[in-house]
Amino acid sequence: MSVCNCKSCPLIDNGDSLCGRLTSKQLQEISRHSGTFALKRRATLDPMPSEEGAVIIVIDGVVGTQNTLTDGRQTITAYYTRGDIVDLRGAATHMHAHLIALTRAQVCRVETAAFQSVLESNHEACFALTSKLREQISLMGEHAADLGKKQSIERLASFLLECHIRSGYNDSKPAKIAIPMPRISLADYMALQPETVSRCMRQLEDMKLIETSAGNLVTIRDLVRLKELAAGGSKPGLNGAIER
Amino acid sequence: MSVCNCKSCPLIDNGDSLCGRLTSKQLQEISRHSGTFALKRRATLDPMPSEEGAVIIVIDGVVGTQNTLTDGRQTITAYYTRGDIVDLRGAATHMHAHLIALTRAQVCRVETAAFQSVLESNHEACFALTSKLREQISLMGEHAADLGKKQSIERLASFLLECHIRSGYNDSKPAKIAIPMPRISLADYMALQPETVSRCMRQLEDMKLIETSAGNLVTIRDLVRLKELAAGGSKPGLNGAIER
DNA sequence: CGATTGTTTGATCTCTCTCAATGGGCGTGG
DNA sequence: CCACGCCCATTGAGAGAGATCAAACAATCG
Repeated sequence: MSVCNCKSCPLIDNGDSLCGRLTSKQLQEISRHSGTFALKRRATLDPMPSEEGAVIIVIDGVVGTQNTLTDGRQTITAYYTRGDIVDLRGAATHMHAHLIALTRAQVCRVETAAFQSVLESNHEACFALTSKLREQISLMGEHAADLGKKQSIERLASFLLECHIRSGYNDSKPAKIAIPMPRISLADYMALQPETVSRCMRQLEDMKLIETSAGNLVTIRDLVRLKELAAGGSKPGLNGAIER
Repeated sequence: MSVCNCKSCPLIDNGDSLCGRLTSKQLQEISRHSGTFALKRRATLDPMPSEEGAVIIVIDGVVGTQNTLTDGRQTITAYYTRGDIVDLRGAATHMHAHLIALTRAQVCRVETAAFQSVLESNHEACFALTSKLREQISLMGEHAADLGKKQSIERLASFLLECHIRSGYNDSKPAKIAIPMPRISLADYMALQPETVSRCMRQLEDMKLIETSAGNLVTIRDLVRLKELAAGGSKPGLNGAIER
């Protein structure tokens, strides 16, 4: 961990983000009560400087919240990328999840009290936060729907669409997206086994919906059919699935 | 739908809640831009008076957000009870879920603009909201963990614990909780089939962890073992499960 | 009181997990 | 810079948990 120097943080350039809305004075205040962490993949971050939790802001890379069962089964319940805010104020108590880096990552941890005091004096920042939180709730709702009654291939289709949206794409043109985490974490996020992810990815390729290339890159070839599949439309079968 | 009269709303008595922190003048303002709805079970509520969504506050009963796949499979991604706030401002666009009453319910719908303007003039209310939102994120995280890699009986154990907490219990004494929704909705919430819910409920009874009684009431007989089970501890087997 | 909706039990099927083994890629350390 | 080792990805064969189907019963609502 090193002391934050917010003024040189890449996030403050974005006027839409929370950090981008802070005054120079507030940035100074935050700087004094925060620190950046460089995390290697699989490294965990203790979000509690004291007992009341903290606020984590992702500067670079991808981090996730992970739950582990007693026999080792693991689930990643959410993932966060550049600019995302993980508000863990007060979450210290009965939280079963912990933060883990899904790729090499860099995060900023802000103490609860300092964060709170900035919010109190800055309406804009407060609204930016609630907006972020609403966005997260919406994403988590979609994710719960994915984990719910969808089959593995539908789930994967949904995941690709989630990536598509979170990458900032909107149109229907072929888009190249980067899977933000390795297969094994993707499996934990989608509540599948890595083997199943691999098989379904291949199926999606065979169905001509996507095209994979090196470096975790995936090209979406048919966004419409991918959406149909994610919505439960055409069932798994590759060529002429048998409907009852 | 009928026009709101916030002054007579049962929610404003609770000083911790958002509504309870509003000034008399703000309550008047809200009253003019909100309405209450009485919903029968399974009735859906269109959260959009216009295009920019709205804020829904649950006055009584239980409502949930439901996603339906093209072939009829259904998932309930979250449920809300008295005092809970469903902030759907701006969610109108690409939201696949819709609101549905899981029991007979009464809700209040506040227009986006009015809600926003009150937040701008009332810090306390704004913080109450973010606190609620954080709580929801935390709950949804736990729920995602439940849907993830847990087996059906572990999932049900988790659900009972969620009810336990959301009912306001804290101690380890035998507690009687009310399942807030019918089995069929519970199945949709836990991503199981009603048949499976029924079978697992019986198993939990056979294991002496719970006791069911009429009217959706469940008594938790052994909170500790229930927690162990929910955390993946003792595997499904009733008497001496075989671990590898 | 009838009709619809919800709950429970039993038998069978299937999708996904599990287990096992191989190959590739990346980072680490010499 | 290269070689080693670890982690990750992929493929195949087999097993099991939960879904599905079917049917009877209970409860709720109008």
